[in-house]
Order: sequence, then C-alpha cells, then structure tokens
Amino acid sequence: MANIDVGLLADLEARGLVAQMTGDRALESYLAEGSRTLYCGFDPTADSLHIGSLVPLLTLKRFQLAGHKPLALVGGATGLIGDPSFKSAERKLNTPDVVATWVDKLKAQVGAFIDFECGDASAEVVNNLDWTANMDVLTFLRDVGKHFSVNNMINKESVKQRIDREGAGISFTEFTYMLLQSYDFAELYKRNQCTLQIGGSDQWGNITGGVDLTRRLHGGQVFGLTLPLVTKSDGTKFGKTESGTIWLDANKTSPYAFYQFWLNTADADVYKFLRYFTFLSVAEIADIEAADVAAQGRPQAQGVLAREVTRLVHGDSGLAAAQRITEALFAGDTAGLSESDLDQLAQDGLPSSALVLDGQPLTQLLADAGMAPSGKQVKDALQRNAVEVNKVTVGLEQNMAAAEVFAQSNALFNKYFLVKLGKKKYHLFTC
RNA sequence: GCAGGGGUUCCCGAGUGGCCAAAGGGAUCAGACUGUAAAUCUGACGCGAAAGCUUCGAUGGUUCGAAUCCAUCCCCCUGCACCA
Repeated sequence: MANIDVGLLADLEARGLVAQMTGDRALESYLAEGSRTLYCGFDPTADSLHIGSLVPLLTLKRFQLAGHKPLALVGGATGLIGDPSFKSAERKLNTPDVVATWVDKLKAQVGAFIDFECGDASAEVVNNLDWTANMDVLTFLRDVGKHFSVNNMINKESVKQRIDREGAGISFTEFTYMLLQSYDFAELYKRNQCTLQIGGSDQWGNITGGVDLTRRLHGGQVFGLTLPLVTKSDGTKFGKTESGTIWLDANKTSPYAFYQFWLNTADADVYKFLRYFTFLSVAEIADIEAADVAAQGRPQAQGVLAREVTRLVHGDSGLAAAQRITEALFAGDTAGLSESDLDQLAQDGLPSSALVLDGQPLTQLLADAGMAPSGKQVKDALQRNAVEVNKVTVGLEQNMAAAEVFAQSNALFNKYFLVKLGKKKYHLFTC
C-alpha cells in the first residue's frame, strides 16, 4: 500500500523528461492506479557508466519515489552483442570475461541510485544473461524470432543508416540485438510483472519491440516511455570535455573534476539540466532562474547543479572533497593552504604526481604531468605568463631552469609545488 | 568485373614538381574582457626549449628536389554490368 504520486508523469513532462511514450495517455492513469514495476537497461560497454546514463538512472529513482518498483537491468547478454541503434558502424565485440567484470561494476554503480529497502517498491538489479545464457538457438528462433518481421526491422529509423548506407553495413549479430532486448521485456513481464520500460530516446525501437513481443508471447499489455537525449545549446556533445568522458566512477573522473564539469555548464543549459539531473522541484528551479535573472552577474544555478549532482553521485564526502579543492583553488588564497590542506587536495582528487627532475625543460615536465597535450601548448602558456608555481609566475625564459623553479627551497612545506596553467588547470607536484 | 571519382595534419577541406609543416573553416589550448560564463578580439595549433626531426592511404621508383609525376597494392564513393 505504497503511496502513489499520481502527478509523476506530469512532473516528468514539466521537467522535459518525456520524449515519447506508448499508448497515448493510457500510461498516466495506469501509473496512477497502483504501484507498477518498471525497468531500464544498462549495457556494459565500459567498466563504468558515464553521465549519459544519469538521466534514466535518476528517472528510475523518480518512479521509485512515486511509489513504483524499479528494476535496473544490467545487460550481461546484450552487452555481448552490441546495440546498433543509431550507431554509424559495427562495433567490435568484447570478450565474455571482460563483459562479466563490467557487469559486476555496473551492478554496484547502478545500485547506489535506487533504494533496495523500502518495502513494496524496493528495487532489484537483474541481469539478462540469466535468462538467455542457456537458451538454445532453435528455441530462440522458433519462440522469439518468429514474432519479428524483418521487413519492419529494416524500416526502423535506428538502423536505417546502417541498412541504407553502403560501406557501413550491419552484421546479423547486431541486427538481432532488438530481439534480445524485446525478449528481456517479455521475460521481465512474466517473471516480475514488469509493465513499463524506460530508456533513452534512441531505445524507442527496441522498447516498442518489447511491447509487441510481450503481447504476442504473453498477451500482456505493457508500456514504454523514452527520455530525451541530453543536448547542449552550443551543439557540442553532452558529457565530454577536453579531457574526455565524464564517468560516474570516482576513480575514472574524480569528484572534483565531476563537480567542475557541472559548475562549467553554460547559462543556456543550466536550468534544463537542473530539471533533468536534480530532484529539486520544477517550482524551486523556476525560482532559482527568476532570482538569477533578477540578479546581475554570476548566476547561482551552476553552483546548485554541481552541488546537487555531485552529492547524488559521490555522496556528501565526495561533494565535500570537490568543494574543498574548488574553494582552495578558485575562491581562497592558495598561499594560505596548510600542509594538511595540501595533503587533502591530493587525496581529494586534485591531479597530482611525484616530481621527477632530470634536466628536462618545463614544457616537457608539465606536458608529461598531463597539464597539456604537448610541450608546445605549455610553451604558449609560458610565453603569456599563464603558468604559476606556488603563486610565482614562471616565464618562457625559465623553461630550461626547471631545477631552480622546482628547487626544494621553493617547495611549500618542503614537499609541495602547486602548479597552475591557465585559469583552470592545477597540478600538485610532490617531492 | 568494367568505367569514372577519391583517400591531405583532430574534423571538414584547399593544394597537382621547388616559394609546403602544407590555404581556409571548425574544434581545441592560451591571453584580454568577464562570472572558473556567453559573445568578441588576439595568439598558438605535427613533434621538439632549440638546432632540428617526422607527415599528405601503403610500398617501391623517377628527379638536384614529390602531397604533387610513374608503378604496384589496400580502402572508399558513383554509374554500369554480372549474379538473380
């Protein structure tokens, strides 16, 4: 007898989180009438999810908060095949043991977002390998394959470019992906009374496939709902920075880098992202926006966004670490940092490394430390006095004098060098 | 298989014997301005601190000298044919 929040779908729509859904408005009343079980799949294509998966993950949580039961499916089987949806080229297959280790990591990661101990609406993590691993080909072809029309599959928008374009092609393996995912839905309907699948809008074809198959196999009516693809106002791809993908795993993207990513959100995107990525109410977000418009200068929205999302993903301690570094580097006086502060910065995930001096120029030293992709860029920065070592500006003329610049006597507390390149890049050297 | 077009530095795209590390645009990095924004302006943008070194699908060749010419090979695109 969970409390069902009948306004869930309306809230999702207000947040701009509904891209498409099946069955007109039937889903709305269906959800309002009782606690339902829904699922969303996450394929193990890497050892961590990235922020692109955050929208469906948080949406699962939104359903749970509204009294529904979420199943997080980790695609131990589908991950072995590869989803061709909107992909421009065939991908290489990962080995079963690699996928298996990724499955374990994703299970843990996904689990952090949903509640497993809340009565009827408790979440579960499932793996589609459990019901596909032992299925034989003939059974699959007769029981599942028979329900799919190749004619329809070919016409799906998601594989169109692979069908039409010469040279890109699609293997039978990837073409079959949709059958596997559809079967998942039917199976979860049978096993868990799961009647709703959510996913990114690129999953629409796969989801409707599952809706159809469930009806054909079990005569059940199930629903699908897709979430929008996250886009940025400037047209660049969401979730990438110069330094690469923003991962959810703290070991791949530190809480500090994660926090900085959100803090740097463009004004044009930030309120939308607040609606997508936080649990603040639509009204609260509107208030923030109104306040920002009224106040001249720096908006507060980015700070709120960074705080909220970092807490969701990395918890209070991760957020605290990210904020400590941010405060120290961007707000406070770095010269005033204590020895334990510096210790903490390295611990908190500020890029750091041991100082190795063997006569190399600064350009190479800093490039090797990862502060720039090539010495050329360090040189450019040196030329423009954009490099600081322990608050002292270093110029190009000192390029060959790394030993003096990094002389032990210049070290903070006899062991630290805090190097700044440009306005945002910091690196801590220890000697 | 035949005919035609093409593979250039992260991407797009000029360049058809020396003046080419290779136009232009985008992306990116840095500076100014700012809010660790946006827009704009400036600089950098194969690697190297420099001397210099390595690139223009691959391999050989012609030449004092090749991204540019020749040969072979690989890949892509467009027609046609073949197969049906």
